[in-house]
Amino acid sequence: MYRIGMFSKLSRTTIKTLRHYDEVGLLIPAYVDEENGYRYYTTEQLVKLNQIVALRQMGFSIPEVIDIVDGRNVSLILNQRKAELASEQQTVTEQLFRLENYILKQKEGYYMKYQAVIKEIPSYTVYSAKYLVPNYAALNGIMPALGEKVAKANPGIKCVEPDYCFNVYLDGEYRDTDINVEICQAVTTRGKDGDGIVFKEIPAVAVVSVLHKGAYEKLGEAYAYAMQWVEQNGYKLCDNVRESYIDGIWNKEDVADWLTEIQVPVAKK
Amino acid sequence: MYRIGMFSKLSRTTIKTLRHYDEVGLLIPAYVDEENGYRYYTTEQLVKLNQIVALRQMGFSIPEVIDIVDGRNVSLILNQRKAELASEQQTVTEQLFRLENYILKQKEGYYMKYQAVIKEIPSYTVYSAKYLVPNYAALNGIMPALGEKVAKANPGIKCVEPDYCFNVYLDGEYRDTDINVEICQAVTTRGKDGDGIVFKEIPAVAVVSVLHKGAYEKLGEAYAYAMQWVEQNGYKLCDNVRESYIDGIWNKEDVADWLTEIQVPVAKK
DNA sequence: GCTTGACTCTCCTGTTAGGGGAGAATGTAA
DNA sequence: TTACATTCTCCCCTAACAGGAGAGTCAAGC
Repeated sequence: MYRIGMFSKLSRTTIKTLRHYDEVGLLIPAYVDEENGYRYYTTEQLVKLNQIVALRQMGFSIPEVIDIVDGRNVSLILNQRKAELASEQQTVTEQLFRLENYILKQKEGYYMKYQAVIKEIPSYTVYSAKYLVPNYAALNGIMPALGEKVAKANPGIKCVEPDYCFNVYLDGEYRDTDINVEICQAVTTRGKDGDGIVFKEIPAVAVVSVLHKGAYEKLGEAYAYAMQWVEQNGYKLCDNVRESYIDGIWNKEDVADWLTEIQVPVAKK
Repeated sequence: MYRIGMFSKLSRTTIKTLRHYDEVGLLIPAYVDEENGYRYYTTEQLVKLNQIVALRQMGFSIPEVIDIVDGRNVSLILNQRKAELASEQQTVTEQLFRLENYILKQKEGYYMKYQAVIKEIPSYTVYSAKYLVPNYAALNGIMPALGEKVAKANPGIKCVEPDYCFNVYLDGEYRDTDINVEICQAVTTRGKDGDGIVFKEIPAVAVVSVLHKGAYEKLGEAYAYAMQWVEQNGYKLCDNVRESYIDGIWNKEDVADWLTEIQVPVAKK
């Protein structure tokens, strides 16, 4: 029978840890002196502690270790941990990817105007309409007009709070004239289809989000950054890119204050 | 200016998180109403928050993010994190290795008699003596005799607490007769060399430790397990294996209670 | 003006696996 | 007997929030 200090040295485990294991019921001392509360351990417990330490070194939590040494759900817990480890491995690899990318951009003296973030966009009900517009400037007029038209056909219809409105460009290549665009506006309830307006559910999706500040002419840079990021970080495009308008002519006078979000729906490659 | 709920939705960040970032000074609201304490955020802050989220997604801590967005020690912090990630990656890979090994052993129905653990053994002062003994049984008599001899030549010499005494087998192969063995005993101070006894410092080392319970005849199984483990987990032997005696004939009558620790000094392959 | 429901505030506790330290009691060696 | 080592319990601390209590605030409808 060893007292805690000796047992601690034999097992190379701290006294704090041993007391903690006692408290949570993972390794209860073979004998506790009732008068002074001193804990006494046996060499049998050294063997058990060795098993415990082995399991802790594999990253099992204390409740899991308790279950394993008691023989409950052993293979379930083992396989669970295996899956966990695989996903941890993936997470770390991903972080490393992104960090290396970031460092690279830094070193190149690239002024870090853009920041890519991964977000989950939930599913929404939207109304959408497709247009062929002669140029980007013409878009400005279309959106309010569309809103009015829908409001007239569906009295009481409401946009979600906060507003979520985005454009999707349908052409197969970049164009600055004769642009095929679909305008989507998220609303709280479905309305009646008609006059080129269609209500639909858009499914939830993961997107890489890049915020762009300022005039729309330089949106291309944000796109370039976003798509490069997607590629370099091992994702792939899985749907049309969305342009979502946060601040614009309707609430900010100065063009420099306009804020647009590029959302690139992605999946793991 | 958005109130916290709206800003939370726009940025897909929880209110709790925003309040926390306010508290720790990472993202302080553009304006706080003095009467009611309401926080108000601007779209500028949406851009900043995007950068913050990007950095958090790379695994930086909040103090690190604060430094980075303020432009302090940027490349230092980035490289530090890169090194951290590399080591995390290694840790996870190692855990996965060990776990898979464990699962394999389990599936084979191998009764899990042994458990391997990695430990750091600190540096010790030891006296050591080399012998050629005819068989393992003869060892039993040698150790007490050696202890007495040293005590006579060095009055007042003391063993460390807890005792650390181990044998190293010097033959190049397994033998059960005419065994070359070195006996080492850790002591608190150096003494005088002589009569085949040498005092020396043994350096700190990482070992894979396996506990063996019972008679010495079956120690081979423990060795087998330990060496197999070393191999399968990507380590390599870097010094002679040590046999350390915890319980034995001197304090336990029943052979079944004897406890021996196999310590395999290892390095990463 | 009043009520209702949505929104926000601060403050407290809980999460993991122990670490650090205070203050008191106990054990052991000289 | 004195001095020092060891052990005990109890309390607070970690990182980055989450959950919830209880109270105050806001806008809309009646």
